[in-house]
Amino acid sequence: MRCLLFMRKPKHVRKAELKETIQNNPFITDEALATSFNVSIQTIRLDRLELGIPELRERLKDVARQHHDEVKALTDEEVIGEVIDLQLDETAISIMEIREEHVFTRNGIARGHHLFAQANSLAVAIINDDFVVTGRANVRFSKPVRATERVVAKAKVTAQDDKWTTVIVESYVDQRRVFTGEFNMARGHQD
Amino acid sequence: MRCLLFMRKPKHVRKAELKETIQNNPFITDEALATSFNVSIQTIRLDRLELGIPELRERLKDVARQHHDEVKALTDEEVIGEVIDLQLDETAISIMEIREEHVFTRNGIARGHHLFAQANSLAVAIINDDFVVTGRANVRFSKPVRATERVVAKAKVTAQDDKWTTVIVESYVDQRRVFTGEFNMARGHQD
DNA sequence: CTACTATTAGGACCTAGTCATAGAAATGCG
DNA sequence: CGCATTTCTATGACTAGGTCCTAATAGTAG
Repeated sequence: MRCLLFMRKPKHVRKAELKETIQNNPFITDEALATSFNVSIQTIRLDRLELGIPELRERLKDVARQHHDEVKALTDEEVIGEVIDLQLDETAISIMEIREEHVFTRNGIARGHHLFAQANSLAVAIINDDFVVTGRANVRFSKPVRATERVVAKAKVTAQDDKWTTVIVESYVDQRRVFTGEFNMARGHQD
Repeated sequence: MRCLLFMRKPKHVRKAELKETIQNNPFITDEALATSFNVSIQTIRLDRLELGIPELRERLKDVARQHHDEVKALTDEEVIGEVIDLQLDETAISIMEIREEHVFTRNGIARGHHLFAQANSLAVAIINDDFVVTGRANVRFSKPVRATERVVAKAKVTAQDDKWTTVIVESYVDQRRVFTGEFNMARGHQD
């Protein structure tokens, strides 16, 4: 019978925990893992080998690379969502996929400002002018949206004078309307 | 007189370029830098020393750490901005600093949805209920906000019945109002 | 010529690993 | 119980991408 007091976890348990530990702390060295799991460094290395987990430096490189790409993606992103159709000063359509980070952890429903962001940036994009800012917006969230759903936003210019453009944006998930917004956009310079 | 053809750049020029090169490509090794600047590895190391630039691995660690923190901040962030005062179902105040990534690169003005996000999430936070989603919102962006400015959002509950709560949010930069919004928030379950 | 800066070279050491080999300990099973 | 098999540990040789320190050389200015 095995010693109950100092009994080690069986291999597959350790490996599962190892994987998790490294996942939410990629900065940990084999040495630290060895002491924390109370096995030798070599054991940790064998485990990593079997699990296909790269060494600390490679992990850091990966995280850093990700960061680099993401930062670029975020700052380049003048429009939230992917624009799939655009007729300047007429109509525009964009698609945004709702992911885990967009929803409230408590109820799994997308935070309103993400739908707003998609609609607002589409309203900016549709306008054929270098200087555009949102002046007013009147929005309605008619149905909750959940993770993994794809939101299709359709924008239409409904009115225009020398300083203001009115854009109506309606967003759908599977033909069901989830969001409606009227945006009054200011064009040309200064406030 | 110095050789005009294979003349090297003077030290201070190389150092300036080195700094820039490393900044927008932290993944480069001293060796690669040495060949690209056509000097020895040791020279690069001396330069880094003088410029206080850490070695490749430390740079990667820094970038990875940043990333890690940011991701945590984003996913933990149930409220956009920092809540500095909160009386449930009464008033709340949050502060958000506008950074480069919040503004349009073309005109340096903050994208509307960031101000909306701050106000909207404050409207959610102020309500003393587990289930809250935004139903309607009527917002106005009265003055453009620019990078480095700190936006103070003040929320106030103005009406409440068994299903709906109305929250008025007004945001200021240095006492100047930049945003006003009326949010109709739905409480309790289901749509 | 000398003083000085800039550059290069070399060696010892470091970390956090790699890979391969060998031996020890624990466990399963007839 | 003994023996096989799995699992773990130990050891040594090697790597990248550095650190730190010392020393030599090249070029330039006074």
